[in-house]
Amino acid sequence: MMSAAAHRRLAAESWESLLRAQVAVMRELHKEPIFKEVGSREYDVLFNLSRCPTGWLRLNELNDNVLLTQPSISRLVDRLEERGLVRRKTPDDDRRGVLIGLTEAGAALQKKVGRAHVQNIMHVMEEGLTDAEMQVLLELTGKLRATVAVRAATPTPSGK
Amino acid sequence: MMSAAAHRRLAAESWESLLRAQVAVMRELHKEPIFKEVGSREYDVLFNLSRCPTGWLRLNELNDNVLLTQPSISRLVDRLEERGLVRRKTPDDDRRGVLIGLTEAGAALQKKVGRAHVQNIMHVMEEGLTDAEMQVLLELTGKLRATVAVRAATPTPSGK
DNA sequence: CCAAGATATATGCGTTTGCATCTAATATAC
DNA sequence: GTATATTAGATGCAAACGCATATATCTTGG
Repeated sequence: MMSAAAHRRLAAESWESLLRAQVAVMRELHKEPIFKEVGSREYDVLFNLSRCPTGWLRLNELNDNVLLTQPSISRLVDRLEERGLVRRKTPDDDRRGVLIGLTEAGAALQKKVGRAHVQNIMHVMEEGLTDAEMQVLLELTGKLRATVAVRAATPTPSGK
Repeated sequence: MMSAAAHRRLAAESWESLLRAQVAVMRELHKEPIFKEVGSREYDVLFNLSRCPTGWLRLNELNDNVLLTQPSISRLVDRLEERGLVRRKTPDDDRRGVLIGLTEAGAALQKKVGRAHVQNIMHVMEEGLTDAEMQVLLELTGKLRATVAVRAATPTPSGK
């Protein structure tokens, strides 16, 4: 059993380590010349669209995965639309909403950037961690994300 | 032994999971009303300054930990300076550089925000992970960060 | 069925960010 | 020791961002 203070410290330190690792890797990945064509957030939107079964995502679904406010995503999508990389369409069942989907050009660009990017991710990750470690990291971050998602969805999941 | 394709996929997925977990937790933490007083990046600078032995950090050292460009940090520091939270001073040994340090008001604000923030971090983290899991996460992200730092510092550490 | 509230996205506007570039100071080459 | 290259920050300016709020649609209670 751990003291309350030690528990608190562990939580804070593990979060900070996660944050700094993300910053370090992100900065390294962002050096790729491929990101001159699309900003990393813009790529992230293209990526999310490429990885969804129907090919269409609601604006608010995009918003869950990208660390931007709703208005910023709306305008990011505007810019992608102007460049002919994505399209908007209104869903039949809820005409308040918008569905965003890749155009052919958008899908092609995503694939092109994605290939280079994945290659780079692999170099960075494999330099730091073994396959087994990556597997553990994947599980732990997945678990963390899942519980946070639940927390965010409910008013007061546990006490507070 | 893992196939090359599976290895690549594992690397990409573990990185993505890390990224999304960071986004999810960050968004949750950012809801705290305490961040009305200082933006989370501004707090991050105050935090980094509070956690360094000498009390002074170079601008480029801050830049290593915060995901902003050098000009942006320079201006972020401008704003903090105008608010009386940090001070600039020129180091004797290298008069190109700048040292940034907390003022008393800055240190006080950091402590105040920090307390609430750590409390919140603890709630979020402990809901998702056990102490043992946090420990593992801390180690893996630390290892990852360390190797990326080396990679960033050297021209071509391994092949590429 | 209608009014009141909630939800999904868009838009006005001031602030912050990044890119390119500038200045000042140090390190290197000759 | 002087010229050249390099490094550390600062600054002009256009693009991107967040906050507050507007608009349109859906949902709910009566």
